[in-house]
Amino acid sequence: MGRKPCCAKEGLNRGAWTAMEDEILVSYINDHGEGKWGSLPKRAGLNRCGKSCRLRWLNYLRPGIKRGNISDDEEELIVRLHRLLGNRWSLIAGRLPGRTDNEIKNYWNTTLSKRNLQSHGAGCSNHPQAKPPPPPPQAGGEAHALPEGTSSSPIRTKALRCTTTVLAAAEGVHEQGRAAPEHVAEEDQLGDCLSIGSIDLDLEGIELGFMMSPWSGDGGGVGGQHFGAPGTEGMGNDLEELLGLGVVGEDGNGDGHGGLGDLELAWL
DNA sequence: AATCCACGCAACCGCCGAATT
DNA sequence: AAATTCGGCGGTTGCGTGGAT
Repeated sequence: MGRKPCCAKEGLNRGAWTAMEDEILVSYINDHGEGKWGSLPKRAGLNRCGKSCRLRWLNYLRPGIKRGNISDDEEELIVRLHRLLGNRWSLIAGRLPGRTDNEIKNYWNTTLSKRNLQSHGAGCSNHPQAKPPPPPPQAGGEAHALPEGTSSSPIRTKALRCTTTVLAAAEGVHEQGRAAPEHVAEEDQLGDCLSIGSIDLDLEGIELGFMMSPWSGDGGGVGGQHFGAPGTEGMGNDLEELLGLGVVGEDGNGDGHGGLGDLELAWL
């Protein structure tokens, strides 16, 4: 099981991609589909390492990628999910259609982590779990960002990537997702959470508690899939399913994505 | 106007687990 | 069952850009 040599190969192009390379990659993938990254460069005629091609595709060229302008809703969700999951960027990205793990990671590292450092007390802090300072880069691999002395731990799951091609509908969702700003202002006060139900999960030995609440009352019915209203069968789903709610396949979906906005997770 | 500095983003690196042989 | 390969993830680095001095 030695490390694979991967791309530390001489003679391969590195650094920024050219428009020509992008074009070659896109057209190759359009014709042959994703996958086989190791041999893709050769087959496509790219002088790049496979991983580099994959990264370029996933983070930049893939259809449906949204870039920049992270909305308030998205930001809010990132913060919440990060609190919940730690640095599971791919998992977080799975809940943000059109966003990539890399983008979210960058956004966190540049914007939110700083903001969180400053904002003790601002807005989100009356919760014990509020804002661990950005995860001290792990000691021990993936031990994630745990506010010490807490009883909670980021959930470890496998990432459910929403590789979805993003649907136009999602855009609207982001705009409308939060119909009531006031709600957001209060949302961290968990007591005020518009809870429509709560569940306890025991996932991989970790006991979790959630409260779920509709993100917005009406707001155009964001997303549409409110999993598990109390008493519905969705309630028993495990966390992956829960977080992957609405995760749909490549083609999927329409609006299957539960979307931002249709639920809110908060630590009990 | 020129230089310096801080920031944001794209890309790379290394590790890990899953799949395959 | 063990070895090898592949794909994916998270952390880190380096470059380009914009703002401040």
